Amino acid sequence: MAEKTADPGKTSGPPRRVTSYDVARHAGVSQSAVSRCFKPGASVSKKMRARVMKSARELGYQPNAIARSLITRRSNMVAVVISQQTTLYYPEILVELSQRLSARGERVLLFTLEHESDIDLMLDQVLQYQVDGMIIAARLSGTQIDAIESRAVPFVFYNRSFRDRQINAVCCDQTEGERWLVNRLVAARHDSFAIISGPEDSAVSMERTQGALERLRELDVGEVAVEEGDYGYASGRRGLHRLMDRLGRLPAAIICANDVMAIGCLDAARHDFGLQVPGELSVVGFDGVGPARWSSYNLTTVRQPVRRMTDAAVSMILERVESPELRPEKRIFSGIMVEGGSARLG
Amino acid sequence: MAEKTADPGKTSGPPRRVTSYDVARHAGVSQSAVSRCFKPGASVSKKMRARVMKSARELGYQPNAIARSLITRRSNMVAVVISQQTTLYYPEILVELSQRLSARGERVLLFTLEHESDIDLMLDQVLQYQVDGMIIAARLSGTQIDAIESRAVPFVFYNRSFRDRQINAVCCDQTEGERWLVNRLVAARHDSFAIISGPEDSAVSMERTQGALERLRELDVGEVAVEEGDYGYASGRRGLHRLMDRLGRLPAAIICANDVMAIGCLDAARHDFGLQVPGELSVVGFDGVGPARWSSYNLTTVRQPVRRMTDAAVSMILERVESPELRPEKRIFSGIMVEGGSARLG
DNA sequence: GGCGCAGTCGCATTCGAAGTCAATATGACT
DNA sequence: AGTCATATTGACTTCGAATGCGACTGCGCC
Repeated sequence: MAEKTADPGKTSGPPRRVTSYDVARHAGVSQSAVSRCFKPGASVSKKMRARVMKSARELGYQPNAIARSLITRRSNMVAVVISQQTTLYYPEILVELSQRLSARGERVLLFTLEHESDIDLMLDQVLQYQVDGMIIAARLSGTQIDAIESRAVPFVFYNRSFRDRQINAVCCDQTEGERWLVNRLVAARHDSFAIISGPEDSAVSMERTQGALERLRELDVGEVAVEEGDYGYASGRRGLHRLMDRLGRLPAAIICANDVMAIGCLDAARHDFGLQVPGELSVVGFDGVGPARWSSYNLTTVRQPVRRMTDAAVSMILERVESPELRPEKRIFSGIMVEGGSARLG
Repeated sequence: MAEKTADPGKTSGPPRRVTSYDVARHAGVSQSAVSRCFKPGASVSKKMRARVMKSARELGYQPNAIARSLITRRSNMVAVVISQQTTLYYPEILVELSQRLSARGERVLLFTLEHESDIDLMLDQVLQYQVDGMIIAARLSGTQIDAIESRAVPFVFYNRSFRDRQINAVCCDQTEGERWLVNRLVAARHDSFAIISGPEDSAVSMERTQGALERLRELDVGEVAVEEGDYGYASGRRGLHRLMDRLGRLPAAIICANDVMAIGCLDAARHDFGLQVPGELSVVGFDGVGPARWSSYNLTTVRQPVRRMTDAAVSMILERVESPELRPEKRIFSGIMVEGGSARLG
């Protein structure tokens, strides 16, 4: 198994990468020794390690993670699945996740969803790559979750909770945040409300919208108009236009299911209707994205504690990679009330 | 090699994944047959394929991409390397790249750089994972590029060009874009200029700033003050404050090295100095990010053709995966002039 | 000197799919 | 029916690193 060096027939065969055997031969030791030298806790003498490392350096050897994964059954990759929709906010999360994971020796294998229908194909792909775990920030159906569960891959949902399912999830407490907002607005004597929600099929939007509606009802605020948006800037603008058409008058406050729509709504109020915000209309959002703090907007909103949430997601997934038998767990984080200047709070 | 089913000693051994052998046994065929059924162009009879696929479905078999990669020497993963800064204000590219790559059968393995010093560690990691290629949107030193080149991994730089190096790169023509902006502004009889640049060590910022300065000089515009920023919103604001301090008067136009700083500058002008924009001051940016189109800003800027650029990056990297002998190539794209309302152009 | 022990080391096997090559099955055609 | 070309199939080897197990070393101790 050795003397077939390289067939001179091919013009350019595979580049013949440096393997642990090459290093072993060069250092005059066995392949196992080389392998052990690259494993932290292994039983290797100082002399051996020095010799092997020297050869490795001279040959430019890097252990092949693919081969390692095959035998250890551990790929050191975590799939991160995100849907297109909420693009303004998620890149931040992606970077956070990547940094936290790589600090713990795992890489991010990215899966983006263009269409809902891609989910099943994507799931197959994820499984093929033998990822250690997955962090999912996308809407999955019950059957799709079943499909994942049937494979032994730990997974954590990010900002998707399922009331009726025991599942790992890290969330921001949407309901609580909305209740805070409503409380503040009502305390400041706003007497009529409208809502610009996210897409119907977004669980997050549902929780936010329902949370606000519920509290408004508890506080005996009358009819509340709800206009559906898609989380985008344009839909926030459109939302205000539609509300004005429908209601024929201005509500005292508009609660938007996210910051970007709140910004769109605010821009429409000021530039399309010439309104003073917060003088004639209060607008609030949710998320605490960067632009919400820009002084043209200075949005009153609830900021998600992204750091703590990504931290939690990473910890949860890695704990479950180590100990698959751990029970499902939901970690719910309170948002941070940001009293900006887009709502009259006095 | 079979009767050692599972040692009852361990509480939970490895979950024993379904392999091609399992499928083969179940279908009463050989492992090779199973393998062939999952390879598009292979020579398999219809009957065989049907039988194997049925068994595969029944057992829930998915080919193991890790094992496949080991033997085919093709991981179907492309490393995307981004530095912290790039991401925050340029999030789209990551999603775009991911979607284009996955359409062509490749996944994104994400590497984010927190500190410059992480680059070498990261490079080792990238190589260990045997990625097919890398797309780099981060600043690398000459020696680091040498290091990559010495390994046989194709790579493409995104928006980093190296005047003195033959290297694969996809760029937006920063210089041309700035010259357009300057031409437009000067044609509209702006007579004094200032610049808020990006960080000193950013090649992109250098090109933009130099491009603008050069054209201004050609057009015989007098002294141009340059203030350094860091691409962030706050530094755009700070930039204007510093300029006012230094100059004691208002320039007719301020050219910012990116949109986010232009937005910061614009906010400072309006809210900190009570200025009319574009009435009393023109502000222009570069990039064409989403918020630049929001009606509070409606920025005059040069939009990078993100779609075409990511497309090009993906094509280039994949071409080079297939044919490593291809010569280095730079593809430079013209930006798109966006005549917003943040500059007086009439 | 003999014994036990811990620390190292190498042999051989393993992970799961792909591809080579030879064997067989199929079909076309005389 | 016989011949030959072609299409399928299976046995076996390969990719590169990790690891169980047995072998060997050197040391301390009786």
